Amino acid sequence: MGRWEPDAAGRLREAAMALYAERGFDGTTVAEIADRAGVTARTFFRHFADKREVLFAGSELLQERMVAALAAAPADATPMAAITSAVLASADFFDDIRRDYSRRRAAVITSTPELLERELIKMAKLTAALRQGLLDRGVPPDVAALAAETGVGVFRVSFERWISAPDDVPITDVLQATLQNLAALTA
Amino acid sequence: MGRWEPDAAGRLREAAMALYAERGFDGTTVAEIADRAGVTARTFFRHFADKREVLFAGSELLQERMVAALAAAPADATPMAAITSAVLASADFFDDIRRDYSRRRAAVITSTPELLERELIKMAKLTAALRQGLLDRGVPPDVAALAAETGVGVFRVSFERWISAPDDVPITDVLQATLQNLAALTA
DNA sequence: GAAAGTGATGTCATTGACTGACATCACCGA
DNA sequence: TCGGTGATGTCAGTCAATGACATCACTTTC
Repeated sequence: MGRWEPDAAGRLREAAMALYAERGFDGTTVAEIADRAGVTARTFFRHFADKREVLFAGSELLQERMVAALAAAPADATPMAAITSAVLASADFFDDIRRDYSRRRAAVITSTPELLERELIKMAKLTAALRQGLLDRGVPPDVAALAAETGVGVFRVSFERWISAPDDVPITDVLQATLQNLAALTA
Repeated sequence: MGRWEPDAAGRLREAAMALYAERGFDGTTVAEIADRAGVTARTFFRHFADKREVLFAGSELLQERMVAALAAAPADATPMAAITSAVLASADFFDDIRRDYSRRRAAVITSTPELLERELIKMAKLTAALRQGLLDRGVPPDVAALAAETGVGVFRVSFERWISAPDDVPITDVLQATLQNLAALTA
């Protein structure tokens, strides 16, 4: 066994979620989170840039996967088909184990302006990354921007529906349903 | 003359912009801003909720005007026509006097993540307000959401172009050009 | 016209987010 | 065995943000 328990970042994430859900974001201090995770506040800030970031730490990974799926789409796929595969790739992230976590996380975020701000910028970054991914595929700028915007829109709507759906509904189903709605709208 | 110089909020705004532009957002303390404005830091927080808000005060007024223009559109105007008048109403806000201020402000915001977050949430609020305004006009929910999103998009693109345009180009012209581009796109 | 508000500000004290500098010590590779 | 290396602790400090209370020109009221 090492000198310290492993996965300090993971423990900090769980501790933060539990405390934010219990006492609210403002009612929780970093020192309390660190305490519960068995580390010091200084260590918290070595793992997360600030008190908000602890709830958004996996979002770069989600973005990377979606961008990877975008790049992996066949070269002759239409922009919409490529974006679709990126959107569907997001499902890998939200297995059933994470649904409960996602629910509590969403509840905290929507009730805390500071966290809403952070969420918006994460979505903006995701949009920018997808747009760049489309540009790399040779999609014209205007189409790329619109498709990226649309893809993130689909993801957001789907995610929101998924966390309020019954437990036996997989996120993949919701994503596909939303994509079909979109197709129907623009048909 | 009163006990204190009038318009403390205005002085704080100007002081903040000058210092943010000169030393950057992080390199400026609230105490310094207050000092330059001839008040104390405590007074700064009586006028602005936090250090970021000093750059965004006034955005509620912009929102109010756009929503008012939306409501003032003829009852039989199409959703797009109503949104168009709301977008054009934003021009009242950005007379030529404000162009320079807007430029410096935009430079500071785009180079400061914390301020970008705040800007995103202001735009989100504007979008929500316009959507509600459309709903109040009896526009169907789906159309309202899309039209609001589009209207804010036009505003953003136009604003960005305006601040990088020559000094003799009025924002109204840019707004109208962008609206025409949009019409051409969807034609 | 004196007394009693009122409102914007100052002063003081405190909490808590965040940072820099330096120490510690299990582990790992030469 | 020994000198890194990396994750953590410790400590001191800055600064954003807030609450409690004081001040005092100006206004209202009787």
